[in-house]
Amino acid sequence: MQENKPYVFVYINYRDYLKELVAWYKQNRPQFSYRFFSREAGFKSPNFLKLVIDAERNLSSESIDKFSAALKLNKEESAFFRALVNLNQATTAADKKYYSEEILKFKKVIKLYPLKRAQYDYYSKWYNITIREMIPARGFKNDPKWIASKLIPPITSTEVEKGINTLLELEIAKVDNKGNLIQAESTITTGDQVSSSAVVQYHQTMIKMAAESIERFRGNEREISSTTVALSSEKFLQIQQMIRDFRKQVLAVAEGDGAREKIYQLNFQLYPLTEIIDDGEK
DNA sequence: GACGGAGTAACTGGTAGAGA
DNA sequence: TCTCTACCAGTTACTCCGTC
Repeated sequence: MQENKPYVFVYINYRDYLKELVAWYKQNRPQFSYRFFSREAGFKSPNFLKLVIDAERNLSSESIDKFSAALKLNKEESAFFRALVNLNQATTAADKKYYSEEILKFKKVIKLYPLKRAQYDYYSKWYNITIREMIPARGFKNDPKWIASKLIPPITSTEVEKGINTLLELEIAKVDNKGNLIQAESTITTGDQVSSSAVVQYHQTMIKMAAESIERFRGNEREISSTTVALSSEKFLQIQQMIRDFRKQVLAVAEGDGAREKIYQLNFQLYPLTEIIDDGEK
């Protein structure tokens, strides 16, 4: 017999939670079945739970309540379960951002995953990554006011302070015995939907800033170009690989640059402008 | 083989969006 | 504003399987 019933706050995907809960119930309560759950929850459909677990159905607002009641979740667990369902079923970046932030407010989540907030902040605020890249640059000063004055567009010194705290919390920067801020080697996981939502925000911000850079900088200070081409699926994959290889080359060049005068942002975007044109019809 | 419980495929009805 | 269409949450009806 498995000891602990799956704990909702541990999960970042409600379908995984339901799947493991079903496994637990089947092991611990012989009378449990999808049909049994439907009766408990007030659904006429005997397999509704399975359809939800298999991602063939989403949960409506009303069915979230029915599920919470059947699962005997308390008030806080029900609220978290609702936020989780909303996050997992969100279709727009704005909704994902909203529900990610909702999830990060739960005390149980903060206690279980103390670094989750910092991970989210690291990617959702563009300047955190920039500040980390500034650290090894020649002439860098561990002074929030000075750092704020160097960033384009400018941010406040309070935001810089928060950013540095995030880097320290995640141990991707540290203070040496002389009081200097130095880069540290550490990895940040981005696999779950909360962190992924922050990464999406990061990409959106950087693409937006690229658009703003056209007016913000003179032509000799930036490099902006774009090309529209017709491609087969095969050639698309080839170009995708070329971009990945080029990105590695850029990182290698940057790695070997001892001067590091400025921090630059290099974006790559390759995306379709049409559906498949030749669908086989004449 | 009758019965009941399990899972699943096919169906229904409501709704939102697109186009006339 | 009306009609058509597509999508999706939830239902119905079917088959399968174990038990008596």
